[in-house]
Amino acid sequence: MVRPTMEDVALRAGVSRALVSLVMRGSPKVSEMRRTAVLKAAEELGYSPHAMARSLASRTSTVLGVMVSDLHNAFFAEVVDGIDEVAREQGFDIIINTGGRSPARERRALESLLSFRPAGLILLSPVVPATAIGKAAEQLPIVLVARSSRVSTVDTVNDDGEQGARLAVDHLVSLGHKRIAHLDGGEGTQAGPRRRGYIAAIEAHGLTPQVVSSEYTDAAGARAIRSLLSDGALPTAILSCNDFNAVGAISALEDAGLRVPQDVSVVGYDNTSLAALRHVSLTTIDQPRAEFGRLAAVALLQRVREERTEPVRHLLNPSLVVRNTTAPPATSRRSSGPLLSSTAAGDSAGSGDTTADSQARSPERRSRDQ
Amino acid sequence: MVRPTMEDVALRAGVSRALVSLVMRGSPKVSEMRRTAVLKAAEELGYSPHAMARSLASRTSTVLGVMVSDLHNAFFAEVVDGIDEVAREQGFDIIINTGGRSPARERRALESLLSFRPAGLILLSPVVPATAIGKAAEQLPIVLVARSSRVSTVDTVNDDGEQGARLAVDHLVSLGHKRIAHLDGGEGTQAGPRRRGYIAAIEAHGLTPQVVSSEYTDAAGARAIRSLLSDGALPTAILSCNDFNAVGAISALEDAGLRVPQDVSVVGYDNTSLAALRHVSLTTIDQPRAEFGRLAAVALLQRVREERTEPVRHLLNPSLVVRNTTAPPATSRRSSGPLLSSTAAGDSAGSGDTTADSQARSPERRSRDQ
DNA sequence: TTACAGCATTAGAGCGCTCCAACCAATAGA
DNA sequence: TCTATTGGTTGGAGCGCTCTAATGCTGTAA
Repeated sequence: MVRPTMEDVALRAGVSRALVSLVMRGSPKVSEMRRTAVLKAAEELGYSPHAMARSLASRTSTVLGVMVSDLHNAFFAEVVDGIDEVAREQGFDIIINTGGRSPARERRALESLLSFRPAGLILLSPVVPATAIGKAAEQLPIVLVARSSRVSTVDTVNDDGEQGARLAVDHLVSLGHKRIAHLDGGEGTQAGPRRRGYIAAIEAHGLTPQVVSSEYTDAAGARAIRSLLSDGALPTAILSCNDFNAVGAISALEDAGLRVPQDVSVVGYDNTSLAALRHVSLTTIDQPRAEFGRLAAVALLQRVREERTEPVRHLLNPSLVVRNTTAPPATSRRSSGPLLSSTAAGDSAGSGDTTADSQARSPERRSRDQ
Repeated sequence: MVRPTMEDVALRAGVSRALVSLVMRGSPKVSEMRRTAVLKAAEELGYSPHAMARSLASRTSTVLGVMVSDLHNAFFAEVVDGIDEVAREQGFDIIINTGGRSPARERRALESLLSFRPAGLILLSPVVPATAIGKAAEQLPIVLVARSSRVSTVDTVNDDGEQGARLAVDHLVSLGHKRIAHLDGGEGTQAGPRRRGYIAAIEAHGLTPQVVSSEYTDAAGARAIRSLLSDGALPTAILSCNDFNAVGAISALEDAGLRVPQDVSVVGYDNTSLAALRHVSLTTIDQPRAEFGRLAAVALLQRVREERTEPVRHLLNPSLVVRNTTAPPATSRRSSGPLLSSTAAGDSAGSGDTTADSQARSPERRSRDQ
């Protein structure tokens, strides 16, 4: 249970501690003979460097802290993948902590992360107040993902929710829909831009917006549909604030004897793994999640290396993924239009996405910096 | 960008560094006067202790490392919640790292975690070879979740997959099913116990097992159903190896014009959030995930405090959650039996679970140690 | 020969903290 | 009176490492 130290390795290799240190850090100014001797001794003792002692002595850190507001949401997992990829490339390690969507717990997580004195911090959709972020930003570089900030020392990476909503509306309009409602995300992150984008796009097409108050859950989506049904105000197409909401809406529609997409089209938002399930096969808006992570890591490392001082505000383009929950409206139907579960046969792993999906996954995503 | 040290606080409060240290650690042997003076100075300077220096000096750590094999799987998020709960209670912090289901990356994650010299490590369903775990176990206490081990210094927490499968089979048999197939999880973790439990339970009822080779994905579930259909070997009930597989199976059944549960009943395994969606409403087997986390943390802390040296092997009882994908078989049907989407109305957040579900969520879960 | 590079190597200070032994009243006991 | 005892406080060593400046050791030029 006791790990060997640099001293032990030095003794065994017959050199000084400082020399071992140089070898461990891959310094070029070590003779090949000594280097192999040291590495051999280290190997034999099972030595591995003590990261904390190292960072204490060097007053630098090769650790990036990542605060994930909600581990239950697979959205963040892909962002972390992107962060990890870049960090590893650049010789940095990441440590993760979670806030469980509670400001108090998140604050604690932040404090804990800070106590390791990482080189920088990436916060994924944090719910702590802006002042807390500002205070932390005085101590180390911080990048925010899926949350905006006005602090000039903080970089941000977001998706363009307005554009995403516009893509969805354009898709539905091009199918022939004229009555398109939006199930709104209320106070949820990014709900604002999505709502604004929806309204702007609807009006750009000369149509009338219909915003129904809802939330980011499947139960809320179902509730919203039931209220539309009881008001007799059901449109021919629905743009939900996210995928969960959309799935709830679909359930409520089917419960009421309506078919999706024959009677009503539904579009989600986020392209979660849920949407890709063949049982669901939801038309939705994809965000380049891994790219979020990569850009966040790159931005953070620039700050860490003091290569940049002006803030960077990445606003990424979402893309439309057409699956089986959208079709022309019933009145204007001819014969075409994908049906739910119409792609029965075929052994491919794919879930019947159209080409828009492969586009969604293409790497050459543009990023609009401003 | 430069944080104050204990020295700064001591200077400002007019005391020694050692006294500040005592205050920071909440020692009782400090006069009230000095204590408030120190806390005031710390507050004014925005001081917070340097976790790494502390752990270096004290040769102890209040950090528990958690290696999550796959962040994309919400299963682990709930386990982490359980760990976090206990750790926080006991004054420990956790840091998380992820292995992305790749042995190489996982190994790196392990190495990174180890370099922080945490008090102990919890590995969630690790895929690294047993030898790597054994080697790490020589350096610090380790607890494995959702993976077994024979190493006597390693504790484990698992669910009783055999019992879970038995619960599912018993449920289906009690509904009147006689032909029940198992879509097998192949090489996947825990697939073995589930398969064994299925076979044992089927034979205990005097029936004939029918194991269909499959995997832990929805595409694989659909594929398995199609092969059953083309062989003309479709049973009246399916026990899938997990929820994703079950959802894929349901899709394929519906694609073939069969109704679930009227024509075929389907049971999943894991009770993921997916299963609880009203659109899916899958009958499944629930594992007490948060309890996994809690027990793992408790076991680890016992080792950390050297309160125990014999290994502990928790084997938790899973429970059945009845939703809307199981019903009596078509031939023996009378009138009862829940139908898919039969619980249309009602604004509750619930998803139409029967009482078995509330039982599933009850806290008084037994744990069978051996 | 001496001087001086140039390179590999090392001693030693110090990173921010904890911990131990020592210290210093102030009080209690003999 | 002197000696313990107690509670609060402090200096200093040291955790495992990095970093700077200094050291020794060639080889080459003067």
